[in-house]
Amino acid sequence: MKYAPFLNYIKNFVNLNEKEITFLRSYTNYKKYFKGQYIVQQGEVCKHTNFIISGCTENFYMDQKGQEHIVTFAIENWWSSDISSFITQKPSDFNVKCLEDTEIIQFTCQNQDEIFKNIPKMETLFRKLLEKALVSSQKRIVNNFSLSAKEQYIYFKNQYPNIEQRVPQYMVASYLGITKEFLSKIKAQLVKNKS
Amino acid sequence: MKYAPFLNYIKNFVNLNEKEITFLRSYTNYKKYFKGQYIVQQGEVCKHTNFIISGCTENFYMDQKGQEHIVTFAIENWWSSDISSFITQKPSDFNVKCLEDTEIIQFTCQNQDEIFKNIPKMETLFRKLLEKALVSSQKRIVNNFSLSAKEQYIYFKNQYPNIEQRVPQYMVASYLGITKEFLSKIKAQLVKNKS
DNA sequence: TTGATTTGTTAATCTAGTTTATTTTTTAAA
DNA sequence: TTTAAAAAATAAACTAGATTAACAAATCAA
Repeated sequence: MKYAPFLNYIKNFVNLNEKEITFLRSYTNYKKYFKGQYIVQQGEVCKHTNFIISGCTENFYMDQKGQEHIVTFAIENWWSSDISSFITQKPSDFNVKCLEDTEIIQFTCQNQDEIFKNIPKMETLFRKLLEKALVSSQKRIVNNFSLSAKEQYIYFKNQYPNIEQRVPQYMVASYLGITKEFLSKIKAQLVKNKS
Repeated sequence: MKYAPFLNYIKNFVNLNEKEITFLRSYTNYKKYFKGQYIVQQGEVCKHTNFIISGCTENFYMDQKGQEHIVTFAIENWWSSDISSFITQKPSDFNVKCLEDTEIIQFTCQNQDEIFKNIPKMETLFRKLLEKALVSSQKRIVNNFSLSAKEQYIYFKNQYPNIEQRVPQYMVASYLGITKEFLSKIKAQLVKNKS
């Protein structure tokens, strides 16, 4: 029963009755991607909001200078999409790519509206999720202001202890906004200071 | 009638009937601050969400190294508070300070819940505002990744053409995450290249 | 109208992080 | 098990932006 992890996640925040669960299931759908596949592609409209049941994704974009930058990683029990494109239904500036085989539950913009209309608790849940997402986005800006690259790397490791082992190091560097060479240097420094 | 700008703002997004407007008014209140006063102080709980009717505020914090960083400015028709502290009701990491005499409409966390319970349209509005805020916060992270300080300054001027004239230049530098000396250099370069 | 405080400029020196290039290690395919 | 490809490490030269310091304007209080 592939929906279980999704419903369990929801249960952490709100209690849904049988009817609501049935409704929710009929307005969402399950999808499986393989490693390397794209869930969203830069230039195309992001049609779905995606909840990750298993796997790992990266959200990245290519800038004018042709360089790729990873904006976020997402793993089990996280949401992954390009909100900007999703809410405006305009072409996305980002790619969402699977770094592992990935199973998701997804719903469209119209279905989201239907869900919120029929289950207001779900809109409250999403409002709260957005609040948290905004807080952590602001936190990242703040860290960017006041932490050195080394400090930001340590912060990243503490905050997302599960991710570093699952993705290559050069992607962590990209997420931190530094070069892979410099991250390598930082790690060498940290190893030296520990012993 | 001090509430007018607030109600006009709301009207751009949702239509409220007389009863709802009365309700909204009774669950919000008007406040006036003078230039230099703090609406929120670092270390204290942010008790209100604030809507600015007139004036200008800065949202800033002091880091461990004793340096101040401006996270956002806010002017007429913007919201200003520390969401993190507001939703958790824990001490704030930020200050909100008036850069001009400033009039606001504000409401507490409990009142917000009441408003959302009684006027679900308002929760929808806030969900959408949060979506937009998240998008622009992510945009800032993205700009940080891929733009030079000069490019970020130009972007800031285009996006917030009204703010630069209202705040001293060293505050713009702080918002951009650069030193006032470097911003001065950037401006000198821009002037040179134009002629 | 003057002095004091706040804001902005310029220039020299310094540093965190980049770039480029080469080498080593790990992973994965055949 | 070998080989190719991907990922990581190292090191030298380089640059965007910081720091320091000295000075110039602008604003403001009295």
